[in-house]
Amino acid sequence: MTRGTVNTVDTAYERLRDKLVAFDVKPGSRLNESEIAADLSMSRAPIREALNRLTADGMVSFEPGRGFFCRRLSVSEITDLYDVRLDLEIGALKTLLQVAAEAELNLFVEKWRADLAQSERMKLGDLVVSDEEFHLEMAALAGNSQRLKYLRNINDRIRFVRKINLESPERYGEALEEHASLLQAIVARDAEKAVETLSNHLARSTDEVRQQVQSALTRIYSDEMA
Amino acid sequence: MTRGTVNTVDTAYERLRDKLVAFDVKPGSRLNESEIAADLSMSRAPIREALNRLTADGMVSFEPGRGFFCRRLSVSEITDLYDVRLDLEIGALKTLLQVAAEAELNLFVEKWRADLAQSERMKLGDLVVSDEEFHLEMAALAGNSQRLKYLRNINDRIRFVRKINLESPERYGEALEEHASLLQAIVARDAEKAVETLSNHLARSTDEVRQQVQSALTRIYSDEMA
DNA sequence: GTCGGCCAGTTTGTCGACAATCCTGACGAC
DNA sequence: GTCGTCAGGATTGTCGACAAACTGGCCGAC
Repeated sequence: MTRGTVNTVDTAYERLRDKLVAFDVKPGSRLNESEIAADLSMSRAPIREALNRLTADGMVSFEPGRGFFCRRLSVSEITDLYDVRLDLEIGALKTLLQVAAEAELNLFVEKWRADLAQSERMKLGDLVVSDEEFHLEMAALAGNSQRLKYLRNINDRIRFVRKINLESPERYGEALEEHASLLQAIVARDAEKAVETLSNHLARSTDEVRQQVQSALTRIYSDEMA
Repeated sequence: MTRGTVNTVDTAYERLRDKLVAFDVKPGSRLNESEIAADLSMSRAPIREALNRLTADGMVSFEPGRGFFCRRLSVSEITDLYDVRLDLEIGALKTLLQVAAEAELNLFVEKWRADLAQSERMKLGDLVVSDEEFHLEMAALAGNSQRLKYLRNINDRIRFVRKINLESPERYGEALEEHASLLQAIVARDAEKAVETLSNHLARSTDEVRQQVQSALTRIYSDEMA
């Protein structure tokens, strides 16, 4: 078996996913299997297997007889995913306030308060990672691994847009403030307040994202046309 | 291309998924690619592609060098999925009460009240289908296709257990009553009551399922051992 | 000038082959 | 009796090949 320490289809899967998450390929464009295979120095078989996994992940679409296509960047898909994310995070938040141990919860709050304090010195890329980690770690406190998996999948699918959303400094400042009040509600174990804060936090992002995606769309297309 | 009217990998995907959903194969057992290929009269390539999709769906697990395995039936996975389902359905319920048109909503309520009326004459298999459709159609009224996709995936993964849960006639009677009060809260557009009813409905199922899965586990194993 | 059909090149769909790895069970040492 | 070892067979991982379908552009009819 021509296999090094790590599996070939996994390599293909990760490399492709990274490209698709970042929209390094033009949305809606066809993915040429042979080309990708040559790029990654492997045959088409593992590429196709990886693409099939990505199809189930919602990262590529598949048309029988025509092949695989980069997912399109659609406004409704993005806002739908934001809403689903809200559902899951609210569920996680309510649960963690009931089940998380006091110590665990305090640790979480302290860690992220410290993070907030020095976030002004962070680069944009790190800010997005930090924001995503904050939300994921919060959800992790609820102790439901399935919910985490779905959230991770959603994050992959909206990461590109999240980055755009946080590009504006004032939006990021707001987001940080919202995180701070969320942390406050969490230590106070005030479920109602926490859920409300989180809902507003995500609702605000969704609204802005809806507007921003449109301009991002045109930007991508003109970039790729060049 | 040796392809009839319909795509081969899709055929494999659907056939395999149906078997896995129903646990027609022993949980945790290895899936022999050649055997499946012979069964479905195709080569291993499309089988592997279908299996990769099912991996992303959470229907099979994959161990490099060892192959694909039927998902295990784990109590925590099932209860986690029930909780995620609750998150999503609550989100859908809250949304649909805000966005669904009066006429659409009345149509939905009427249809399912009629269904409830004649549910006593239904067979178990139909009851499960009907229950699942009720919840899916409700979620569909919220008009978020991504949420629907995730819900469908969850339903596939818990359908087997749902069937077991509804096997007891008294549980099914309860479930129907809960559907009835949910419908009532929906026509009244009483979000709080509706969410509470739905939460109790699913919480009750989850509790019972937790107990039932254990016995189901032993049943499956002894069946398959024979 | 426009529409439709045809043809060559490209890309996908599926297969069988072969090498690498894993599993089974038998055998022997202790 | 138990444990480690080691063939032999079974199974996966990857590849290249070839047939079927699709794509885009050319040409002629109208």
